Amino acid sequence: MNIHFYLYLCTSKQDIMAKLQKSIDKRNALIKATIELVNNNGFHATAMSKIAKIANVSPATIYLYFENKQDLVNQTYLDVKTKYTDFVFKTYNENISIKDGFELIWKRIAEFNSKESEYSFFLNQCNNTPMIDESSRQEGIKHLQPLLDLWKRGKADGIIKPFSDQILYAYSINPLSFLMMAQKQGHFQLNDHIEEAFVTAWDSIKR
Amino acid sequence: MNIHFYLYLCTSKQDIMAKLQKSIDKRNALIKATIELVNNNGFHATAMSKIAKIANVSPATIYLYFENKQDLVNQTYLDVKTKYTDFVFKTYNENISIKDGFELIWKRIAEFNSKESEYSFFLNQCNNTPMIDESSRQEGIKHLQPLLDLWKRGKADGIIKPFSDQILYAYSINPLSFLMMAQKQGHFQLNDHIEEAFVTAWDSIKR
DNA sequence: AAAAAAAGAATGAACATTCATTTTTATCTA
DNA sequence: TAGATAAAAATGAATGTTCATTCTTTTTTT
Repeated sequence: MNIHFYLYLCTSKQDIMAKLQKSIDKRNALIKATIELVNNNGFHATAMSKIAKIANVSPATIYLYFENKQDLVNQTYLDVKTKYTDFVFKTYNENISIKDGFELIWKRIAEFNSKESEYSFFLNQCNNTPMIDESSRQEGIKHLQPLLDLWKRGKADGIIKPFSDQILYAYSINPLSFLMMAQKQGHFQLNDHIEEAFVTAWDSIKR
Repeated sequence: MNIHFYLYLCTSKQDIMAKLQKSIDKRNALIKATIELVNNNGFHATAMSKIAKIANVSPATIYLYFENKQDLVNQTYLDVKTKYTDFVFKTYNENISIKDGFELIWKRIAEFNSKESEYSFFLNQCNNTPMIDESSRQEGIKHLQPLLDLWKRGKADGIIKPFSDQILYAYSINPLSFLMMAQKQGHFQLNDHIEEAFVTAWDSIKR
């Protein structure tokens, strides 16, 4: 019997909430452990037993929350991707000039890469390997819809180059992933060059 | 007794050459198989026995050529990286304007990505995961020295932005990796947009 | 007291690597 | 040059380990 059906059957509202929180905590601990281990060792060298140990849980318990290892990694990916998108667009609204809107979103992405580099690194790995099921990886950059809309507006106004979203993304957003990796390996400090990086991004896509 | 010492002891020059070729062929077959399997399944799901099967060799034979699995992958990485660098700078010489030199190199890289996408994809995976030993991955983008020299000249002449090589690379070269991945997943056709991609690259780094 | 959740130990498959043997190649002798 | 011999290369099967997953028992919750 799964956790949520079980919760439904409980009587006290407080109990339900406490229980739910506990199971959420456990799931989060598992996802956190997965990110940490996959980042450091890669998917292949990440054993379920190690994930369990770091999450302070028995290996068997993982299977109460996830179907199998693949499911655990897929769900971790989707979780992290959601965190990313939520963070990036939290401060955005459409009533703003093209350039300012782009700057706002770009800087949020940079901030996410910098502050949540564990998450960024994990996403990056997922996007560049066959670690994740194709179905979970979904359709490329669609999750950045507000940014794509902004670009559409920018193209219509003659402010942004009339090129495909793939190109605009490749040149203005994706470089942040590379810079983050370079930072992780100690070749670079993104924070010392944010403005330079932004100018370069804007120069690449502006008309 | 290793292959090369053995070869040294042989008498006929023809024999030596034939023998050497044969062992080179086998090594190449193993490396080719490794690339194919790692690209499709990732390092973790690539069994030595499968590599052996695809290379038409016994699993045990792999260990005549490589110390172990990690060594096989490291050597594969170094091999492919050398192919990449050789291809990219084959047509380059320094007596050329900054912009033309950049265009020449950039288009060679694009061509390599397009024609040798198996290699590119493999390199990309290696650069974004802990699959390769840190020592084999070496020092970032140092292998592109002629390009770094060109940029140095360009900065001195006020033609290229006076930013770090990491930034210039992130914006003008790395996007090609993303576009190649997008192409692999069917979101994009690089060949249909080469000129757009080049213009964007140049706009990003030119002063 | 009953039911669910969690645990640790057990299971079986997969895998990297090694071992014992066979096959191929090269060298030597008549 | 043919045939015998020795050495290396290649092999398929064996080994021991690791790991995902499951099973049975214990603990916790209601």
